[in-house]
Amino acid sequence: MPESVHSLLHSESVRDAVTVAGWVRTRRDSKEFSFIEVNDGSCLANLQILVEAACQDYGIVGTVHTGAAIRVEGELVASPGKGQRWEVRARRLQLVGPAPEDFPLQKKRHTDEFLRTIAHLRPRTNKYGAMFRIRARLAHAVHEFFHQRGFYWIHTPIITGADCEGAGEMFRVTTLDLDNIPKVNGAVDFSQDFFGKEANLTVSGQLSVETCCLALGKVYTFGPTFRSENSNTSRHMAEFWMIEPEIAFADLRDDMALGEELVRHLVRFVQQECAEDLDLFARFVDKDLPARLENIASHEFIRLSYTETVELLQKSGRKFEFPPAWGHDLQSEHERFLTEDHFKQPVIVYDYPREMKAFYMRQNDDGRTVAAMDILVPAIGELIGGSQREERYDHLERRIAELGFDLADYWWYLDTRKYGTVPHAGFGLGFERLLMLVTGVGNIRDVIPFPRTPKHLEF
RNA sequence: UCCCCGGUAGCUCAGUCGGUAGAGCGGGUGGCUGUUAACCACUAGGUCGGCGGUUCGAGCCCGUCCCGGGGAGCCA
Repeated sequence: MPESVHSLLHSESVRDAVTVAGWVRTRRDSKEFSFIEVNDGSCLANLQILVEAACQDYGIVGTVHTGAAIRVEGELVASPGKGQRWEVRARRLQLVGPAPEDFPLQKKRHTDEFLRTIAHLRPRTNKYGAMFRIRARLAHAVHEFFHQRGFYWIHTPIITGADCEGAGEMFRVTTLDLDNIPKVNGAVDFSQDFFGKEANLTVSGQLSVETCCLALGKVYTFGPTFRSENSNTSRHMAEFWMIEPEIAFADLRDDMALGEELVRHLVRFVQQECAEDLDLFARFVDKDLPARLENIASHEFIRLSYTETVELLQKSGRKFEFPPAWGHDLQSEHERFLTEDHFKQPVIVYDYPREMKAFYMRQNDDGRTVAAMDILVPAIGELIGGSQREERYDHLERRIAELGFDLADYWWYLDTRKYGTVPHAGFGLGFERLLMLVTGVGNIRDVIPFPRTPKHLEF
């Protein structure tokens, strides 16, 4: 196996015999020798290869174009040139996989729009390589965060038979022959489908993970989530990854504290552990990124009740397209005003009107609000949505009935309140939105290798 | 789904008043230098998103469709 570029660049000394393999980023020819910069994805930096005329494979240098895969054997030596400490003087150069002249990635800046059309090649760019390294390390840090605090990772189902998750449009899962759908009295006969009933992709693991919360105490899910909303924005996808912790014997205050601790911990993690890749985003994507991350990591989030928020917006003197009013959703322009203009940092809004929120959220004593909370962040808006859950059987049952849902569909969920119910709370954090926050990337389609959005399933 | 903007070489873009296609990068050839998005010269490369219309003449004006982007709603 070849040694990684990362490892070679961090070598303590010269090395007599090393092997490195990767993809060519650029080549510079002189009359008697060539420089090849190779990147193997192990880090942002390239390794410079010197191929001299004396090298027995010098003859193939001309076939080594940008994008080609090569394997090099040689010695690691101190580089006399500027810009790098080490370089490899090649003894052998092998063209593992050539890249013809129509290789789409040039040694110049490409637009994100173009790179989206070649999602199979964009990981080979500096920016997307950095993004996917950060993504992987951040995902690991999420698990680490929870593990250190005694949480258990629960694998909630991807396929759900419950239409009671209540968080948006769902993708149907079926093995029925769509050209010949079995029907009874004009309606689809799902008894003949694979599961014998309607099945969908999950829109949230929350209801499932609550059952484990009320057994293991502190739990979370972290996995793919699906929404078939026809959303065409820079911060929505049909398939995304969501982190959903759920804590027992806890209220909304505990929930907000956990959300804030998680976000600030992960921001700090990226600052400290992904510095080289993060610097690329600070230089080429968002100049204000370092200051914004430091601001998030080092300051407590603002907490404001929904009622206080509406009053603040109304008294702000700001002319909004949609005037804020109690009982109406906060608009994007309202959220941006709070996080970007007024407070200039994340804001937690809590205790929303019950009509705006889901059935499972705990009703407050005022009779008109529920113990819900959203964490809003600059540039992105809602990063976290959560609540204390309604743990009182009669309240929950009444709310389900009020909304016209069928109580029978919720039998197992209600059972958790019938037997040993306890106050508990949780939230959902959009992993891709977190990546947007920590990298400054403005479009959610650029923080995941293969984005799924309406009318886009190319790769 | 609604509103706005855009589609010109492999990529990034320019193209004036409607007058018949340009640059840089990338590719090829040659030169030169321990080079750093190397540099210099030469060269190849185009159904101007598709279709229809107006005009003597359309990359440019009109209609329509397709595709892309931004904003809004829904939310994570």
